[in-house]
Amino acid sequence: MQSRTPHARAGRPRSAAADAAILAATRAALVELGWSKLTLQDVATRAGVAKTTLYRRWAGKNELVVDAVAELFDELRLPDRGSLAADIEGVVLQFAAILARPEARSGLMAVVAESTRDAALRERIRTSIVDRQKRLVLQGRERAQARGELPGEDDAAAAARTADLIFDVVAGAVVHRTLVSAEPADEEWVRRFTQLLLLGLGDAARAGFAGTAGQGGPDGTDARGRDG
Amino acid sequence: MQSRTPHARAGRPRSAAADAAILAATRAALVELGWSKLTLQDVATRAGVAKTTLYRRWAGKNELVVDAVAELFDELRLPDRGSLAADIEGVVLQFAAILARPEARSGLMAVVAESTRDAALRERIRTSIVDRQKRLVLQGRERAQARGELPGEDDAAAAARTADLIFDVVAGAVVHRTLVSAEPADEEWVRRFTQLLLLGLGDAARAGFAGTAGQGGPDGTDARGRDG
Amino acid sequence: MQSRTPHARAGRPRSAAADAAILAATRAALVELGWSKLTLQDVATRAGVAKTTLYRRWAGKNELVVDAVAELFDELRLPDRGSLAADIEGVVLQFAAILARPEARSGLMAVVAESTRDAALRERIRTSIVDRQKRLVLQGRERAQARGELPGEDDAAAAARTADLIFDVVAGAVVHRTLVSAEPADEEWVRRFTQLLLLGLGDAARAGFAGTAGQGGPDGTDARGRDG
Amino acid sequence: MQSRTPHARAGRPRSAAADAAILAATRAALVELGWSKLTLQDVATRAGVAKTTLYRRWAGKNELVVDAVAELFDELRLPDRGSLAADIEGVVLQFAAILARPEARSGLMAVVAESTRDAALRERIRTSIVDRQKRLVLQGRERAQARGELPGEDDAAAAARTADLIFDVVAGAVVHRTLVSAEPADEEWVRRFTQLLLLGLGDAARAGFAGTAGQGGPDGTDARGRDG
DNA sequence: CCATAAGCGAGACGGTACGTCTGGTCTTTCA
DNA sequence: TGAAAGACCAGACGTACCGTCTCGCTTATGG
Repeated sequence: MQSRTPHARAGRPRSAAADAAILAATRAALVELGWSKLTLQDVATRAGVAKTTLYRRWAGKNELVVDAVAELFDELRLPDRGSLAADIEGVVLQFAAILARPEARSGLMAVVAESTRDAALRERIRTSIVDRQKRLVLQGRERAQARGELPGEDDAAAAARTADLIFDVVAGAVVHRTLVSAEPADEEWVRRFTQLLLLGLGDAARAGFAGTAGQGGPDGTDARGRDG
Repeated sequence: MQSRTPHARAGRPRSAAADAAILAATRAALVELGWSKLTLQDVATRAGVAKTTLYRRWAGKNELVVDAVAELFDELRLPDRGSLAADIEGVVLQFAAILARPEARSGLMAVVAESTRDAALRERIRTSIVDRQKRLVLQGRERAQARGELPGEDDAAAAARTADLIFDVVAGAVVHRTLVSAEPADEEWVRRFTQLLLLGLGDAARAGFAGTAGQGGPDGTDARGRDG
Repeated sequence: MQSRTPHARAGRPRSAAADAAILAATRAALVELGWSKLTLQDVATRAGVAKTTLYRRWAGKNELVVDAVAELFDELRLPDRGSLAADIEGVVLQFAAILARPEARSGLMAVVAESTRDAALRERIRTSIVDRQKRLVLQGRERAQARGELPGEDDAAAAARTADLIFDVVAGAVVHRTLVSAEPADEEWVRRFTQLLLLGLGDAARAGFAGTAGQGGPDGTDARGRDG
Repeated sequence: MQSRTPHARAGRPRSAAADAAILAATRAALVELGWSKLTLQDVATRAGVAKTTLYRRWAGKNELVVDAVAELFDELRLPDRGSLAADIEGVVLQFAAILARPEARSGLMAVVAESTRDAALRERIRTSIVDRQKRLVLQGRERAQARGELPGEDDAAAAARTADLIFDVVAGAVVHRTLVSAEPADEEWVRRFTQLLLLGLGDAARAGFAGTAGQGGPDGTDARGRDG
């Protein structure tokens, strides 16, 4: 957009370093103070920047924190552990680890809370966080289809809807477990959740939600085919 | 609570009507202003009460809102629609309807956000909201077991863990869908979600997540028994 | 006005001590910082008061400083030194001494400057400062008339106009000397100014503006002894 | 000053037009906004100039306004109306007319206020405004002496002191009347002031401060007819 | 005739005060 | 003696201006 003109706009250009420093300072302040006690003056001071600079780039606390938190989730990677079940467990554990960090806990929920009254913020969350991380679901499905664990998709629209659904179920379950129920999403819980997700309520119930058994357990969709 | 003692304490008794008026005023203010712009002064004014009275009964904004929001979820009922799938769909739609109301949206997420830095608030949320609504899961399971849709439970501890897991998955999915992804949890989505929950990823995928097809579709765990 | 109702208004009454503390703090801050660097937060801190309290009572910096400065001039007294000339010299020296204090210098001129764009402030200055100090002129004239140094007045309106004129001439001369010309209004200057005021340009010139001569000099209008 | 060297310094020379535009813009901004709301950015914009250019030539708001205001007083002229009294009345009316202009009102008092804490500014005011206008007093005295209205001066130092005194009395009275007392220095006031200045308090009182009487009145020192 | 040097418009920068608002507490008077 | 009213201290909010700085460009003189 700004590079269309052959020569840069007049005036002193914005400091590129400042942006990174501010986002890092925001996360640091979130860790120490939490959302409600976080002040923009404090963020500015930590970043070695004037409050004005901060307001020049973000409209307020909400927008700033969305960007700061969004970066946290960019480190999520879908590991290739050989089976869909193991892949899911891997990425869910990563997600749980991020949500165990205070800056993610306070920040994410706070901006979601604010977004209930602010469509622009809602859009920003969707763009910066939700849509960006849906790649994990798509990637996981492709890999599972390549392995033959999941059937191919004919209807692209339906496939997209399904990816959305799975994303909400997975992300929602982990968030609710860790933040609302306020219990840890530890390995055992992740294993049982994955089994439920893959097998469904009835089969998972019959399989005993074999979470405590550390013996390797179900290895994916095939785990169910026990009586085939 | 304060009226349990047989003889009232000396002095003017607290107005019983005030509590209800305050909680109602809190919800009304949440609707209009959202969490961050809600002030206790405003709530007090709406309730026709002095700010002092408010602080005499609640420690602060957070506690007040937890109580105001908790009441909203008490109206949830598990309908008896003849099958586990239909029961789930019914209660999930009710839950989605509550989350569509602005006072629930703003209030719930806000107190959850605050609770990330406040153990007492976390406990209050768990007591007033989470544990109180888990009854729905237990009730649903009992009913499904009575119908023969789900097997009986031997291990009480494991059964409790499973109930918790299901609660997090259901509540988490709906919350994430409506508040984070910011998409409506409409009938079609609820149908597809229920199918995923009951059948699991693999089978649901094979069944085509028949959400748009209004043909009644799978009716619970037996829907899967395709090759029995 | 507020005492017309038999019982005071509900709520906590304003602290009487705060007003005095704030005005004193304002003068102290004017001494140290001058008008332009004076901040209301600083005044509040010095007075041991919150900024809110300050804004509850004054609309802004200007109004506050008018009141703080006005008090300074209330200490002016017309000494009885036996002759009109000596009385004038006495009060002018007092006025010069006040204008030598930094809080008076900065404060007075600053609010006058602001008042050029603000009719309300102009009125406040007139009420709090100008009209309040005109008493000195009236008192001096009465005394001089009693002594026979000045003729009695028939026309009350004309007498008032004359008092205004004399006030502007005296106050204006001292202010201009000390603040605009930035020279001290010392005893010698005051003596020469008084002579000019009493004798007028022509006679004073002939009398040689006997300022340096410390011999007691003219003792009033008769000093000119024009018809001796 | 910089043109003393035969060849100008290297580099692009400063725009001569800019200075005039800036001073004019400053006066315009003073008229519209007054001192306290006047911003250098605004002046720069009005003058079609960058803020940098402005700071390259003046140290700050104060210095700029002194220069802008000083120019206003340069238009003062001592008219030759035939008598000292009439000459004084003429120049005082001109001075009052200038002080009736908002840029002069706000600007002059504001820089005087600032100068109370800033010796350099005080010096600048003295040089640019006070000393420059004292010419009027000297000129008036010369003319009066030529006419025989005032005696000649033997002592040059005393004469200078007297000129200073008269300047402070005249300028101070007009400034105080218009800005502090906030009353117009109209023709009637100017006539009465001139009479006071020439005759002194006692004689002027006896002469009745014949301001309202439009009969031509006193025409100078002779008006008193002291030797009749 | 092009290099050097200063001036120029634009606008971001670190600071800082503004005046407002809210949170909680404390002190009155009324019922 | 509790409740309503409202003043109190504390401190964050978002805005505005200050005076400085960095840009890329322009306009002079001077080698």
